[in-house]
Amino acid sequence: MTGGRVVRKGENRPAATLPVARVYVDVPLAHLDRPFDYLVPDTLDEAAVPGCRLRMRFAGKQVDGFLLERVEASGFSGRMEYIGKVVSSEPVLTPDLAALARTVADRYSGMMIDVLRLAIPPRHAKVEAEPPAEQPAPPAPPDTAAWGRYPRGPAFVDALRNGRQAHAVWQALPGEDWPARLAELAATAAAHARGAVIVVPDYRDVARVHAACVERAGADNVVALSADAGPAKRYRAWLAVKRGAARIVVGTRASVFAPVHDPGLFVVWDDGDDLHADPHAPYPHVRDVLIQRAHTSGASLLVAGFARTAEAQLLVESGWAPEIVAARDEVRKAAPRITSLGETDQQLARDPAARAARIPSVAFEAARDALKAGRPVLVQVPRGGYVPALACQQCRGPARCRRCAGPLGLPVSGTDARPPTCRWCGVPDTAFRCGNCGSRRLRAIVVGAKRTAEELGRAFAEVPVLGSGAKEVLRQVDERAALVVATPGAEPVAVGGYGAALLLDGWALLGRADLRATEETLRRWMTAAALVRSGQDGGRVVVLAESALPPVQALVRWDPVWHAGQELAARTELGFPPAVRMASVDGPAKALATFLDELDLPPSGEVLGPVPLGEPDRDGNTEKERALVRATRAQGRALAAALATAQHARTARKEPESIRVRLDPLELI
DNA sequence: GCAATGAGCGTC
DNA sequence: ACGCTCATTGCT
Repeated sequence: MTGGRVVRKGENRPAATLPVARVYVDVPLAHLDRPFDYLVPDTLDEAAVPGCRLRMRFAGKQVDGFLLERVEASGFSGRMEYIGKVVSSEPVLTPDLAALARTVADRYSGMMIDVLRLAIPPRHAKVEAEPPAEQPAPPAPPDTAAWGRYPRGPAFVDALRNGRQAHAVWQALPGEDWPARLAELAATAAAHARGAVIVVPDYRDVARVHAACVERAGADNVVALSADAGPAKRYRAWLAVKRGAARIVVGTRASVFAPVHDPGLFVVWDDGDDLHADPHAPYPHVRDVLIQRAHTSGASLLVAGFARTAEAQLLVESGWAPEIVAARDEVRKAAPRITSLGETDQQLARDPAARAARIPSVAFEAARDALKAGRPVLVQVPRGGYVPALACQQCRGPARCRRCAGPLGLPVSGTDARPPTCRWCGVPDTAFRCGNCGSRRLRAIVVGAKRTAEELGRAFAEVPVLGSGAKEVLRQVDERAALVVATPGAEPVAVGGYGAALLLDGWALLGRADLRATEETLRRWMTAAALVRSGQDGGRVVVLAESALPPVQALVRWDPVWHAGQELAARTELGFPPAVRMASVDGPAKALATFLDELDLPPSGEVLGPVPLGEPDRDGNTEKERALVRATRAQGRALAAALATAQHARTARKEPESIRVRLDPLELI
């Protein structure tokens, strides 16, 4: 009739140039974690820019996705689908971000689309339409003289100034104004037109560091990224960074992915805080992501805190990062006077009020003197909800399994007559013998310090008692006599510093059935003790824990480096992270067994367990189990790949149950 | 023996 | 939430 090819209404024609779009689709199936090719209709040729958000048909369904790149031809031999629509031409998936997300997904045996969900905030159309802010002028270089207190500090600052890449692990001096120090580094990078990302554990820290950065680099150059801001605010801040309008980003864990232009510096503060581990799949850790970004971008990296993690210690010992630490006499000048009190050497105070509070006299006197001087006193009490574990009756060290050195605990259900059992490999230990002191007796860990804090308040009835914890977190307290009772991580900063701190949660912290219990204990103690005035200025800290224990010694001497060295050596000997790469694998018993059976591990690979996962679910099922899988660090990639392959096989077979894989999980109970 | 209908499945 | 395959049903 009309002859030739008829273009019917609504029929698509491919774009004239680069008609193929490589697309990541948002589908939660492991075996589909790769790009798919679509045709770009000529009508969307302009709009379909690399990095934009899309919608299209996939297996009949409408799905969201990201356009990775436009190419000339596809290797796909089947019939390609056309892209449905371009949600927005804002190129949110930058090439750097795409590469990073792929790397992080592979590192954690997870899916790229899951990483993108963490990295790219939900779109807010109104915000996107707002006119972009102008790029501000770089700030003037800030005064960095305070870094002179640390022998290698000025060298790190110099590297930032000259655009050279530097890695470092920094242990801040007690009492250090660390937000100011980090802001100086960020402003130095920004002064040379480089970007900086500072990642801190929580929003209180974001506020402090943000203020310090604004002071040095001007409000235009700094952006705070915090998950608890509303969606509009969050997307506005993120877009400002992506469009190059702000050079310095301060934020919580999601800001590790912040798309800063020309990054010159990445910082993680207090890398031992478990808030740096994202609880969403694939469970990436801030420190690891920043190491990766520093590596690929050539930016400098600073891993910092008052305490030092075993992971940071490994960076130092492997030569990847030099350490920035003050000389011993500088530490002695800055640190408060710290006393430890074990159960054996606790003398109850003579004062009747103190005796009623069951407070040792040393602690009571330290608090009384500080209050008398008109200074606040910090009382650190345990948070609830610790898992009870077993310790050696004699040396109080955690009771460990003879086979795999996992923590021993009492089985949750059943009769009391059952022997202690390893929480990792499930082997019961009928004849416990402490590997440290040889004792055969065990004790259960008990928690009772919260009451002590309450009673302490009664002993000092004339001063106000301020609480800071899960319910309400205080940011700051004034320079006046007060008892500040706080749980770890919620300690307010005191103007001028606390006069004293009482650390009452030794047993609760050290007794946790967790690989990181001692490291975490020291970290929390140091974080609290760093808020106290120096010993020269009358500052005192009393910790209720046995002085022979390594973390107690490390606190008293203020030696986080020594403790991290001990910790890394112990983990190396036992075959735990970070000395090895480890993964936890959870799921219903049967599915888990099949998964482990199919797992094609690298040569060094080894499976521990599986063991029952303790708590029954709502329906009373206790079928879930957990296994630990480990391999040498050198075969870490192969381990992650093997786990991913096993997941692909499961999702491809449409197995109804899900298996959760976490690499280097923080908790290894 | 063969069309009409429905269930299951891959996924560009 | 599509369009393909394959099994089942129903009719001649």
